[in-house]
Amino acid sequence: MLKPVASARVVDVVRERLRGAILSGELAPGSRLSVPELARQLEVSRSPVREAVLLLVGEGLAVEHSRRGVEVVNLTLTDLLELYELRANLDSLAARLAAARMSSTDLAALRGVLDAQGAAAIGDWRGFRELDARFHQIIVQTSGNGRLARHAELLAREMRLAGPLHINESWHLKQSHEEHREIERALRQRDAPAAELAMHAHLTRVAHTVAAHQRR
Amino acid sequence: MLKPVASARVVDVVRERLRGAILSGELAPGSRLSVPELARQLEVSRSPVREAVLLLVGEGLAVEHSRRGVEVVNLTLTDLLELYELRANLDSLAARLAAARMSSTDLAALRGVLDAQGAAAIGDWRGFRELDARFHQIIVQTSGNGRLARHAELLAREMRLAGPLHINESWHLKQSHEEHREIERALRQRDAPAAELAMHAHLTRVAHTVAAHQRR
DNA sequence: AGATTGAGTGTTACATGCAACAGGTAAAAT
DNA sequence: ATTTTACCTGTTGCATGTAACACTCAATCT
Repeated sequence: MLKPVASARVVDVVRERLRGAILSGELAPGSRLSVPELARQLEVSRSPVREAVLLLVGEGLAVEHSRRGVEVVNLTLTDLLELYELRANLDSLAARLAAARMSSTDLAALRGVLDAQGAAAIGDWRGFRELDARFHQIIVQTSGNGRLARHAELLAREMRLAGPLHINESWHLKQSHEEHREIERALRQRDAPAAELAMHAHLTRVAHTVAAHQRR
Repeated sequence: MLKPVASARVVDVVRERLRGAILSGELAPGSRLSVPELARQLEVSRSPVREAVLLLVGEGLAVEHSRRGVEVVNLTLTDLLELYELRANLDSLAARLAAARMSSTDLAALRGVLDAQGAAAIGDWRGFRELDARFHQIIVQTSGNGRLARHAELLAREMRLAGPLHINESWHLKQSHEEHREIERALRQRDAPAAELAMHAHLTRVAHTVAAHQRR
């Protein structure tokens, strides 16, 4: 059996590329996304670039100023707290649902992520965040509610735009890691209310910490 | 002082027009959205139509089959229940937040909608649903969390695609109306937990009723 | 009959052309 | 000196051209 080849569409490649550039900071918040300019750099025509840029707007990674172009969103602290408030609810719902549906494979995957996170936790906050994203992703994917997963992941990606507002000090990462462990424990024991509560508490605590940290 | 004129872009007009056509059933679930065909009918070029169609996909009103076009989504009962599950959480969060932030103007607006709903509730389920949407909209708008409002409204619109799955019998509308009254009461008394609970119970009850009604 | 081929139709996906527009800058006018 | 005007540059928004592709259905083959 051969796999279908189905060459990727240019628009998909461009979208992926731009997303990566935005999330990695290569395209900083506030940068203008000029379609002709990007088309030149990526060496494709303007059509797929235009589409990709509009899709990014739909994902919340960029904002459109009618007739005056699109730019990478620049999140304020208020925006970030809004996002945490939403995610606290969506992710805790996901945790509750996931508690009843997690297969042993899912649980093993979660465990793997947490172990890797425990090992990386020393000073590599970049890797730590990557694993953090994976942890939350596994849970929302397992919730069984596809729309919940989609919206939660959109929010998670959007949050990554607030780079400088996050806290990378090790005491905070350590704390997050321990809360992740607690969530995993509740999931493993199929204790839906506990998982929901732990997830909600986790994200709320992070939000408060971020807010307090910024008010310095 | 003159207001700015800022003529609407074609893409916006087309998007609005297509959204209306989809939500009203003029473009039935499952219909193919052929860009050249729509462009002919709307008498504009294909570019703005293509963009508008893609935006509708982003809104969840249509699905894209790579290289094989876009069609209006056809929601299954499972989809609808997924949507209710999500909205139960988002809207109840909104209700909790709104309880603390509602101005007397907001409360009056809510009251107006409910009174109109009480009067229309006899047999006009179309008008009833319109007012139902307005009721929920006011609450999510008042929550103060813009993203919450955006996502909740996307979900609410998506739900309207499940036309035939809904229940239009008067006992059900009456029940919903009473639950709305209860939510409004909690909001008026600024009782956040009660508002949250009432909203959650309301949407969960509707979901259960719909599920039971379909299983006949 | 049932599978295969191939023409024909319509579409998507990408490329490109271009008018209208926004923003900047420098010269001209007050 | 400050406002006005004119010009220039680059972009957006819409229009259109077209190759590759997907689908249908009738003709052909096994």
